[in-house]
Amino acid sequence: MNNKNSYNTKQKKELADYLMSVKGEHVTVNDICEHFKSKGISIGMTTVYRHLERMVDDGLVNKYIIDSNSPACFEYVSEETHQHEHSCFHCKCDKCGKLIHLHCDDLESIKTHLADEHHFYLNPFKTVFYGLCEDCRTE
Amino acid sequence: MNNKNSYNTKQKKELADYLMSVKGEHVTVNDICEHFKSKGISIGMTTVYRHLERMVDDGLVNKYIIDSNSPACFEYVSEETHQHEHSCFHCKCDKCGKLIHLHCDDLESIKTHLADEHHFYLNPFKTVFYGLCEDCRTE
DNA sequence: TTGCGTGCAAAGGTTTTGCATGGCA
DNA sequence: TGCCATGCAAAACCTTTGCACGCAA
Repeated sequence: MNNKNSYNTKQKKELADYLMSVKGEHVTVNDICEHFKSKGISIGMTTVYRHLERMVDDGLVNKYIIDSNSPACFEYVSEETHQHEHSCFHCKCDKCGKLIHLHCDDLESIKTHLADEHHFYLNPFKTVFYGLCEDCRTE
Repeated sequence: MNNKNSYNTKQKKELADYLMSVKGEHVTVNDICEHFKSKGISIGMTTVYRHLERMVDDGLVNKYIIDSNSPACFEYVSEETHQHEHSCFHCKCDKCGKLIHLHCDDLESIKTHLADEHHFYLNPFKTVFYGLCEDCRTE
């Protein structure tokens, strides 16, 4: 998985800088390419995919799969995040499609509960809570 | 989401029968089409997608996303599952595909927590926890 | 010089859409 | 009769691959 060979290229640095600058946000490959295009920096889509794949393997970036037919979301994982081992949970509204990102200690305890009581080891990157958001529910 | 208009067509019945006959298994759209082809029954892929979408909306079928670049899996949700007073939670193993059904009061409190603290109203029938089961994890 | 990095174009695969036809009620 | 269902072909979409060239070390 982990690739030891690594050159320091302009593209690699630009991508890392950008991901760090939007720490806490989720971005798609398209978001990333649009950003660079608007800044006049030229980085090919293929390169973005390849760097992201490596960064995910190395644990520097989280990859979230919200829906099988939406693009994957990526998020830079800061050192602190690594230390706290907090991951982001997602709630998706069935009706309006809104996606809500949660960083929550109580939810974090689900992971522990599932592991301790049910011997299931939750992967928050692929898990999405489906239901209704406040707006759609009160309708 | 829920579509009131619904005709009883041959395709609809065949698909429902097939999904019920493989209860407990997860199948892809391709699996379904292959099955019908081998039985000499003609049902278009488009029709399968459209029926599945409706059944997922209606809570009759669960849709699973194992990986962003693999086809989605579908599984019939039995009546009994729906009839339980306590919501049934589903855990799906990323590796072996095993589906675990949980009835758990502690998990029930997630619903309350999400509603009270995050104003999100969880639908446990559509929500699937992804991760690793005991067997695959200890490997 | 060596070998990875880059990026265009093309391929691959899944899912959706347009549209004319068929079938239920 | 009125509307929904069907299914083919084509489009849309995301992601990966092939390949020639560029660039870091």
